[in-house]
Amino acid sequence: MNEVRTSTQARGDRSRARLLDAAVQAFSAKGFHGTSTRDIATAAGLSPAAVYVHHRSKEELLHAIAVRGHEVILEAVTDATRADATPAERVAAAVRTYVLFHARSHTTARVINYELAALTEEHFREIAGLRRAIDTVMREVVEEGVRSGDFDTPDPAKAATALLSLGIDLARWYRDDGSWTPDALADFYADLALRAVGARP
Amino acid sequence: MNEVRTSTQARGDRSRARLLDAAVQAFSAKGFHGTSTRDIATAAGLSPAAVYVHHRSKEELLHAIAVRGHEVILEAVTDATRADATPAERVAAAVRTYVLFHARSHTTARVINYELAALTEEHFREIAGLRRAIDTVMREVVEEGVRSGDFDTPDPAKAATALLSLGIDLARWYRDDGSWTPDALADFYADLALRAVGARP
DNA sequence: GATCCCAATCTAAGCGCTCACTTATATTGT
DNA sequence: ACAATATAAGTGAGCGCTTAGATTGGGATC
Repeated sequence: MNEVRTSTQARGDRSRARLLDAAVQAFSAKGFHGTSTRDIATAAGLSPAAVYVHHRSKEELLHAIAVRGHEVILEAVTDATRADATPAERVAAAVRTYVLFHARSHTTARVINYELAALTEEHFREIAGLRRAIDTVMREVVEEGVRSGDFDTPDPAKAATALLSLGIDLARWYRDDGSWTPDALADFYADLALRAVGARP
Repeated sequence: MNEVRTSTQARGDRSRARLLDAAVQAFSAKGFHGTSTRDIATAAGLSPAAVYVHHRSKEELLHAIAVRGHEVILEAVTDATRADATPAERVAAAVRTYVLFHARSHTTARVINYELAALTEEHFREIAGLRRAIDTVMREVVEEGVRSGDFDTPDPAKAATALLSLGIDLARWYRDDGSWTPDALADFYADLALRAVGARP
């Protein structure tokens, strides 16, 4: 109905986004329960009550962050494996994409991997579904390589889990001021992934 | 001076241990900031005030858990690599040991890997030292294999980090009711580690 | 063997404070 | 005028931790 965006509404949009950004930073640094809604509001340059103008609750902020993050990852990994390429190239692309996200967006990645226990049961189930979808993409591309004879691993599902683990744990230890760039890590882990699945040389 | 242990004191020791156990369970399930001292006391079958008879603060409980956990890991991994064996055998033993701990003691492992931000700065530095020591053990055994020509990897330090990442992330996803036993995972990851470092077949 | 003592264990009650969230009102741009 | 944005000022609940005192279970003394 109302398709007009006034500048007042645009200001509201910016506040909403700033609150989400501030929540990501705070949840990542101090955890969901270690972060107060006042922390978030102050970091966004607003009063404590402003949080509730734009978001229903603190938990809904976490939910919004988690949904967005997992959707971005799922889409990126799906794109990376859709290409018409060899199993080795597809696994390398998937791992590279996954690692790049977790290194470049390590702040967001920490939140969406380590704060999920604070979600409501319903929201947790929703996120668990997205995570299963990501897992499935990785597992299927490894399984296809095993079927085609390009890979050799005793357990494709365990191997896929291991590849995802490498990316996720990056979010825990990666620091922007470290000596390894996201690209260097993506290359290294893509190579390591091919070794892990026993790709033919 | 007083070397006599009365049964009264033994009861105190048991309460102290039960409080530590309860804290591990609660911190693992709900996080440090999501856990109240009342949660811990109730789970240990004591009144809220009993926590402070045996421990100085909630943070000191976390510190005690973290010190103990990291010391156990450091000792186990050091033992595993001290054996008079080939680089391949030593890396396999180190990874097997590390993975076994994180699978069998996944509750403790979650706390000591994911709740460290709640430590005081001084306590955090202490734990960081223990973690560096564990990292060094793993890195040196990989480096030795590369020097001797048994391994082939473009970056031994990154490879060692990856091996530790696999173990740590286990603590995040491992469930006792899952289909993979700690031993099966240890075997699988030991084999994967040898592939990752490019061990000669 | 009953009595008292004492140190250790444990709790009832509550302190000051911060939490997530609400309400009633002011401000703003069109 | 009006709808959206933002805030000042709270609300009750729960937090970590303290205090003052009750309970407990051996030695030491007679």
